[in-house]
Amino acid sequence: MKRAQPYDREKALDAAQDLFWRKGYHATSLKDLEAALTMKPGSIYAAFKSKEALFLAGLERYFLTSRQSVRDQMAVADTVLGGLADHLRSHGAMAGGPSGNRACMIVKTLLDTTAEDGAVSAWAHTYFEDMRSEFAGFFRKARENGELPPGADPDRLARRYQANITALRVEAHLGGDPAALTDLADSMAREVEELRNSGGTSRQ
Amino acid sequence: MKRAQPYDREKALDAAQDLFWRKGYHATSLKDLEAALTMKPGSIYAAFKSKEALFLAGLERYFLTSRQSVRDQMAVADTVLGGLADHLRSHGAMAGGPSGNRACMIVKTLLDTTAEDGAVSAWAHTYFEDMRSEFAGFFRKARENGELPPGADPDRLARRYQANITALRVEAHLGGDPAALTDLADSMAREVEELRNSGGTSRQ
DNA sequence: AGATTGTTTGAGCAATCACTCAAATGTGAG
DNA sequence: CTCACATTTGAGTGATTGCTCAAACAATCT
Repeated sequence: MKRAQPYDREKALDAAQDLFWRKGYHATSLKDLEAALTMKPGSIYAAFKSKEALFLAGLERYFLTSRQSVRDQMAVADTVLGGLADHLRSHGAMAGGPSGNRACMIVKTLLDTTAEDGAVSAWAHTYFEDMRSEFAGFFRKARENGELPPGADPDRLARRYQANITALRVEAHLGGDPAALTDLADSMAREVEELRNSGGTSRQ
Repeated sequence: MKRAQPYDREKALDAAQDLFWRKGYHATSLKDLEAALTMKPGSIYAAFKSKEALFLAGLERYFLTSRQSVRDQMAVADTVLGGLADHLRSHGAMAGGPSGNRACMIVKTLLDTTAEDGAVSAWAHTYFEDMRSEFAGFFRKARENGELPPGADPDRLARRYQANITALRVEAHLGGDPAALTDLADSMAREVEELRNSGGTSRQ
């Protein structure tokens, strides 16, 4: 039988994800991690093979959590477009919260990384595109629902939608006036809602 | 009389800016800089006090160039909103160019940095907000011109405009299909142009 | 040419980096 | 309790970090 592990793997991963999210991959040192996980280097390497592997585990966690959060929110939405609009608004409302003033970890990683960084860069790309597919799926559903005109392009709308979220989170990172962020999110949300009203002649 | 300097300060700054822009502050080492500037550590420190100071010089250069580029483009524009729209389109058209697949250096720095990074973070904030003021000035001019309704809020429009540029440059960083980027830029540009048509009853 | 002045050099500094491993520790089985 | 074994420990690895400085060098003076 396996012996109980004296350290809490989930807690450690949580702490690692949070630290990496805050400081970024390159700026986070093993000393920082030792402090955050309250583990000695040997334990860290026994539990998670390397700094890179630990980062990737944290990034995957972040991605899965983010995607689940959208899915949950969409599951309770009255309409697809309404759900997507509300998702934007909830990003705007995060200001002030515990991780409300942080840009998306995936985007942070993308910008902090070149092809030379190998797996880290590659996975960030993958997750970013997976999120885009997720959004595209919702827009496709909206088109099938009749919420969008038949000529609407889900991929294009998803790209635009994701761009808005990215920009919103960057703005949140700056930590300015929460009201301005809410306002920005709302203007993006209204844009999504108004896609419904653009008749079949729309360019979208 | 001052003796001619055996190294070209402008060229060195150019190389430093380019390298920092590409790899980011934390991921760039002095060894990288030595190679890029073809200068030995001693010379680098004699010419530019420190890695941080060199980075700040590069960032300032980037900011001044960017701002000048907007001003130049606006100076030859027929209308203010048209100029702003074209500026977005020219960002979209950069894909494939020498620095076409790079996010904005200021945004990269913002996301790569926390308050612990001191001056680097602070200056990135300053430049980012200076650019926003620049945009706000143009929107204000458009309002005075009658291109925008009297009730339009230049600061809000500027924030939205800057958010779009940020997102556009992040998308460019991913290096996907250039046509998709052009398309995204165009949809943002049309949004700006259509501000002109929204009558005095608009919420904007 | 020789003296003077300021620049470039690059070996090398202490500190830190990501990481390792033999020894100490704690747990469950017999 | 004793043994067997998995896990944790933390001092220590070589490499790299940002950075320094005495010495070599080059350009302009008298």
